[in-house]
Amino acid sequence: MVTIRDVAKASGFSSSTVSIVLNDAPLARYIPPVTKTRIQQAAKKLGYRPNLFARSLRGKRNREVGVMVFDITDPYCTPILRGIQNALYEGSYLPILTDAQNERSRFLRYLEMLLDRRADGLIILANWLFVDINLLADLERNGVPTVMISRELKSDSISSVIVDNEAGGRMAMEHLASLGHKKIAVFRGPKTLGDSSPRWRGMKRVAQAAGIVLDEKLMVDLPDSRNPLSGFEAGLHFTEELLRQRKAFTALVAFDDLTAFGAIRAFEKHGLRVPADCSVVGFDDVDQAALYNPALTTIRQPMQGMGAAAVSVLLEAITVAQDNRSVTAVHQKMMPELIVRDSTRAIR
Amino acid sequence: MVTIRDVAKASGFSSSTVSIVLNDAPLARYIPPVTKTRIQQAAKKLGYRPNLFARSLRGKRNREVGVMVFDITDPYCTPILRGIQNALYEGSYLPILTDAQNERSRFLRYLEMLLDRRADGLIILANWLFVDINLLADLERNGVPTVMISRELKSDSISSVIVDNEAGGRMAMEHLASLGHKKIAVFRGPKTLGDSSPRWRGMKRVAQAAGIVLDEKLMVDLPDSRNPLSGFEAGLHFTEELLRQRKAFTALVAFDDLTAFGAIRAFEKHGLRVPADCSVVGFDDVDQAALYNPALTTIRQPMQGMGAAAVSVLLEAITVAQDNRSVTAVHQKMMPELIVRDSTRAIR
DNA sequence: AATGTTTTATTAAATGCTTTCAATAGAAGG
DNA sequence: CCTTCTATTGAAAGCATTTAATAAAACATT
Repeated sequence: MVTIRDVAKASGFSSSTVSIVLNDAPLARYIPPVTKTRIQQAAKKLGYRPNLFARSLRGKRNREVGVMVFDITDPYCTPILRGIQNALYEGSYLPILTDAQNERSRFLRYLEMLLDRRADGLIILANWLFVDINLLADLERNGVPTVMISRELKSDSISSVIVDNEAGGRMAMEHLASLGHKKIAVFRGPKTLGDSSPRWRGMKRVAQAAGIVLDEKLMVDLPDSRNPLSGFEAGLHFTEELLRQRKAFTALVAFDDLTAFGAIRAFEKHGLRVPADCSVVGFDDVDQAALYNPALTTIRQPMQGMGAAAVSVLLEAITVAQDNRSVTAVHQKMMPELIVRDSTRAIR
Repeated sequence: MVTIRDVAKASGFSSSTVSIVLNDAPLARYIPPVTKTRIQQAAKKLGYRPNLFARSLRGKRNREVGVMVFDITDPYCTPILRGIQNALYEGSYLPILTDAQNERSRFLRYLEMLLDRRADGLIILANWLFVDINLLADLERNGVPTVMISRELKSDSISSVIVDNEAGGRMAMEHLASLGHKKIAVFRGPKTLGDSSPRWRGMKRVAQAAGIVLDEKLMVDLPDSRNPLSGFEAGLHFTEELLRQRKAFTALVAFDDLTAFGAIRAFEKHGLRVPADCSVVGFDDVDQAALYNPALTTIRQPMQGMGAAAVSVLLEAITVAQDNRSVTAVHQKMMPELIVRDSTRAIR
């Protein structure tokens, strides 16, 4: 391994000078161009690459951020990861990915590992459950700049990036209303999930304004579950329940895309067609929504954008923290978008 | 930050002793239990966590491995990542995830970054294109233990973990044969992809043995593409082509699940039903295959298993390399599995 | 021309923290 | 009295960055 000393020797200057030149430190202003080029050439010729351990040891930062996912299997994660990745790349940061697999103990273990490694910052993709007070306190205590995606926070030390769930709820309901649907079933998310109630609120408002009466018998609260794919099971199960009840409805708003897929499966199973017999709206617009059969009408979360936003908030916080200025959390809410595909249709 | 010196001071021993005790180094054998407990207690009380930069600087290794994905958007990646993650966790390693987004330049840049960071090893998920000779040479040169997933390799410095594609091809064809299908269309993968030809070989063999004549007019070679989701587009497009030709067939083997989804969409579009009018078999068993409408019959790659296998090969190579023994590459081939769901049915 | 001040150019040494080797000293054993 | 263990430690090594210091050159002042 070629060290800075080797470059120093080869160029005929001291390692201090080499460091100053190669990092373009403030003192570099006093160093004449001849010296600079000579040093740069020597470094290049030897193929010098600074030892990042040594550098980090001295300078503190790391240029690594921890990305903590609760369940990488959730298709919702992928585009967000892409967004994070991409934005970090621009800033020459590298992500350390940890997948808690919905186990609290794993999450905590990983948190410890990341803190040990002095990650410069943390991005937490809280798409699923168990982000509670204790855990938040743990996070606040450690003093590392942190951004949480997909969970609304009021904390003034941890930033957050979320989608405007209420707007999403409105969009879904508006779309169905505009297609003339009156008898609409709704799968509300689990109560423990922060997303659930604002989405529902948005829907209720629009329904009311449009004079649609939401029959309580057609409203379903999905149960908690740790497994993201279980959204599918839930959608399947509760749709069948609804069909068994023989309560008529012409449209269904599912809590998310997976639930919508499950619902569609249930209809098919009972010989009903989507959208001919019932329209279905999802939420998220995971990659598979466009490929599903039928292609799913859904409310798109700007997932890549959310990932990128989280990174930009985080990098800002990191630089602020580096300067020892106090960090103030930022809470960002992003607009969803209605994506109309083939799973909804006007009532005939 | 509390350093080893603080612990030394607090416990009344030198930092050497502290280090020896806390790491349970060979010399710890001479240290009496009293001392040990005293040091451990001091460390615990102060909340001492060793500075990993300093440690890595001294000891070389890092306990980080680079995981290089060509396109994280590919649903094929997710379960493999899960497997990798999980296995690394057991070994207390952390993965640095890089997503090349199918751009060669990004891949190379990331490779550089990972080498700079002295990652202990590299896992490359070569699910898509452009792993060519030059790139392999680049990888061999750097001297870091490396495992490649999903690309057959003969190299004796880079290990590989792949699925037995030929067996997979056989399974797909056997399944259709057993259901009585005779007129079978096949979407072969792009020629540049290593997976394509063994799968095709497997199918051909079985077809021949079963006395099925594979009509060349029903064989399609998918074009190259950098975008994994484009498998869907390709499946859609070429199925429509086939339908337009009006050449009868009762079953279709798609190159992978996405292609199968596209094919199913095409059938639906033309008013044909799967499996009633045509059976469809996929390959991979991505998470969505079970959720698709209809649920997809497919050849499962043991993706989590492959990820785990790659890690175990890698960790072995890392320890060998650490001991300065020469590393010999391992090439592992794993068995796929036929998963029968609702997209295939016996010919009536 | 002599003196003082700034600017330019470079470096020695300190710092960050841990691990390991060689060394020391006392105790036990032969 | 000589070895061998046991118990502990000082110092070195690993590598880059930064501060304070030095020295020379340039400039200004009287």
